Amino acid sequence: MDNGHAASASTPENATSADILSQALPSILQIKGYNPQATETKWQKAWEAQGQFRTDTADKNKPKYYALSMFPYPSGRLHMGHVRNYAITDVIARFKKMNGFNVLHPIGWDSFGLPAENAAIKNNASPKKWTFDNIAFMSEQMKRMGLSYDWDREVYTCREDYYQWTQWLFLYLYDKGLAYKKEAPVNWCNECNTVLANEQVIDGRCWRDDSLVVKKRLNQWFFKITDYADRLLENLPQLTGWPDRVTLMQKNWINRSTGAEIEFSVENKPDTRIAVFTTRPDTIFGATYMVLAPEHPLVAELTTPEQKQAVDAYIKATQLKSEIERTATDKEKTGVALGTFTINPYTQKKMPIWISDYALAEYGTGALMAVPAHDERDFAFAKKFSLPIEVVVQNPNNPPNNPNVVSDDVYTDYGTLINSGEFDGLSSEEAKEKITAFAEQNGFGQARVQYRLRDWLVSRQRYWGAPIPILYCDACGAVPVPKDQLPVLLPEDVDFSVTGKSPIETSKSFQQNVNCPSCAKPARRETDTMDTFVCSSWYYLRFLDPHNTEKPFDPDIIKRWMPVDQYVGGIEHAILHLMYSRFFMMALHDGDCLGFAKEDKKGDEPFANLLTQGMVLKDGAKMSKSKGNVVAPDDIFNEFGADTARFFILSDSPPQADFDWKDSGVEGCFKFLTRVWRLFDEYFKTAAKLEDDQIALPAYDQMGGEIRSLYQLVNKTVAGVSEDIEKEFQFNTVISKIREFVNALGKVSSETQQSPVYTVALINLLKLLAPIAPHLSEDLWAGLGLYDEIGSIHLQAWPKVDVQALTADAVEVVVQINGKLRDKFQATPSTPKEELEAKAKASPKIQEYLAGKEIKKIIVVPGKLVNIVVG
RNA sequence: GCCCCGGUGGCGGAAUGGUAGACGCUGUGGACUUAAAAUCCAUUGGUAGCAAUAUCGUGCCGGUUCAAGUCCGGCCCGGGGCACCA
Repeated sequence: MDNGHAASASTPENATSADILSQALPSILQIKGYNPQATETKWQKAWEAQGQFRTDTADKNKPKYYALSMFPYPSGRLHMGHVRNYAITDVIARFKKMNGFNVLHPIGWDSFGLPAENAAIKNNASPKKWTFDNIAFMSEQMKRMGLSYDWDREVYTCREDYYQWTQWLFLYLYDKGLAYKKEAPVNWCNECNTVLANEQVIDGRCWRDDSLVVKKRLNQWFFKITDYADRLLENLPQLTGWPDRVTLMQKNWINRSTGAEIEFSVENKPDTRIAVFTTRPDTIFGATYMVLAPEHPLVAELTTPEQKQAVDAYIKATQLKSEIERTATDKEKTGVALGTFTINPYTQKKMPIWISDYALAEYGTGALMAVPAHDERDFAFAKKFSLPIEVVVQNPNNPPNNPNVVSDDVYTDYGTLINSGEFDGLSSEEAKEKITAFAEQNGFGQARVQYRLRDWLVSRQRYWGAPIPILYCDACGAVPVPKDQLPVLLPEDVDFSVTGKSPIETSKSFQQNVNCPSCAKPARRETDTMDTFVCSSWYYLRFLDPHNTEKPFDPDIIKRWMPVDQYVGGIEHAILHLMYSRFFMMALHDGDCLGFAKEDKKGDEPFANLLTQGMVLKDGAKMSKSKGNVVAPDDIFNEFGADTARFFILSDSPPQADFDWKDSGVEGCFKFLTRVWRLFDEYFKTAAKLEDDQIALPAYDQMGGEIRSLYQLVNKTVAGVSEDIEKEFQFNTVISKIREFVNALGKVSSETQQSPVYTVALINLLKLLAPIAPHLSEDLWAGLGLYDEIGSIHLQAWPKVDVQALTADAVEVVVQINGKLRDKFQATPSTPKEELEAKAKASPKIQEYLAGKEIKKIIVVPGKLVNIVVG
């Protein structure tokens, strides 16, 4: 998926991975033995030939596990962020497979979007070719990484066998009243020459190119995500497998406010009403003026002839401002009075009507009642334009009847009402209810919930996207293309050299033989295409049934496989993609498209668990071409192999944290894998080939000495590694445990090496290593003779823990005096408290410390410590 | 401004309230080698000491506890999200 900020498109050079493979290997590899390049190619071919990772979604014999990386935008070549993302998901997928799950691990291409079109404009070539070339290159790179994808399920959002169903989805939403066209102030990017969704504007700038976004009033297509605002919010606490910060970001983005909508009448205009939204109806007696957004539809009507010139000038000035200038919070307030007045329905006082850009057209009703005594923005505005300020909530820190407006310290908290007629003395909470009820009883208002979330603007004035399946007929207006006439094909006879309009408008074929489906008269096609986020927000469903030509997917398969068990990707999609996907899932569920029963909550949420991986940094900074600190994955594959790259990128940091790339770290990992290789190479010299991985071990109580402690270490390592993967995917500690294990294996005596325990240790080591370094472990597995006997290591069962061997024979017990470490001694884990205490006291060192002191208390933690408290 | 998340050696990072610094990177010394690379061994938080050892040490201040990196309160710093949302 495109993360926007890394979207600068790069064209791949003409290298293929075959060329890369044939390059001479650097000297570090010329040491005898481990040769990752040959090993990796060999096994990749073998796995592919066997179809080892193809998933039969109909197989019910095993529990299902759906592992998913956010699919990539084919920008040119993989970067380290991709490598990290795919390595994490691949280890999870392989681990789950070895643990008996039927694992689905698919991949595809989020392949519509602007970089392809920009490249096309630059080279006057086809975006399709650019995209497909990139996909060819990047899928080769993925294959070189040894990722366990089910390639049969590969989807391309830019291919008609996919976007046909994106169009179907549009029509589905249209039928449900969830897709509509309206004229509204929208975000416009001059660089991209298109509108943007609210979520794609970051700090007033375009998410893609950082240029300033301007507001334009345009007729555009929207998806009614606001219909789902409450459900999107209410479900968040149930997403326990998501990072808190992501659910929190979504909560803040939706931002639900409760309050009231209240209608104000206008002086001398008995038929005109202005509705305002307020979260503070309790302060309504302090409302002293009203502000409309400059775009408010009543502005013209409410402007007096005397004020018209000033008002028009203000509106014009507002339109010229960029979004960022307009919404800067530290900006001084501006505005113009319309010359007319509204009546406060509670005080019956006249309130002047103003326009100001601090009122937002898209929020609430586009109009607000201003209470300067209890709102900082209103206060600043009132001060500047000398408008009246009325205190109606007593600040508990001020003495009674000592209004707080003397200072600039506006009281915005709740309190007790004053100067509010019959509502005096009520708390703000009570007053909110009663004042709203009063409006309701008298027919001029009601309680209302308002969200900050806006409807999703999905039309784009660009070529390389899924055409919106709508026709325009002079007689019938906007008419949906009948579903059986999908896909509406993206035309190829377009001219990319035109400027100022979408290239799609230059196509002749696109508008040929287009007739209205209802009246059969000639019609025109909609030339806008859909936001690529539409394509990418339902792909996880298509992966389950990618070749279906009748439907987007089969509900029975969806029901069996959804939700995604583990989703892995960047935090930058916390709001955009993840919220859109949740919305689609809910909307499809409501139309019974997903096979789940209506009330089944499982039909609501697409991703049960989410892991947001950190960035890959180098020298403390994000890798970027301009900084010159980019490390190319191919270079690492060439020099050290994919296993080293995978092992390293999972090592130093937990997956959620940023990862600092260090060249010396990669080398260290390569050396480690070489050491593993040598460990086995030594073993192969003397050992016979194995027939299976069930080695006859002596009984545990017969084991002694080094063999016994080795057996304990094997089990401790298996238990620790399994736990670290199951819980939080802490691959960094997994790797340190594997390293400790290998360090210990390298130190055992040659007698112990003859023991079947040592063989079991080697077998388990390979299994623990298999998800992380799949090629090397498979190759050594084959070296043991096991590949020929029982097949690929990746199809074997994850090692089991022998629980009796988890308890160590001896432990070190710490002796503390007043919590400070003073001595240590050896004991068994089961040594009783009294004995530990006696042993501690008997220590000469401890006796020294105790000399002449009174023992007040002794705390004994069996198997751990003795703490002697002295006076 | 509001809301989150962090702060541990030279660096990345480990530590169910119970031996702070696992594992690795870097550095230093050594073995092997004609030499280098590779490999192996030792060492690597600060201070004092030849040493055993002592002492300080997880952003700062305080608290709870036999015991605090970990829990509580207050601050400082860094990062992120939202931000004129009525």
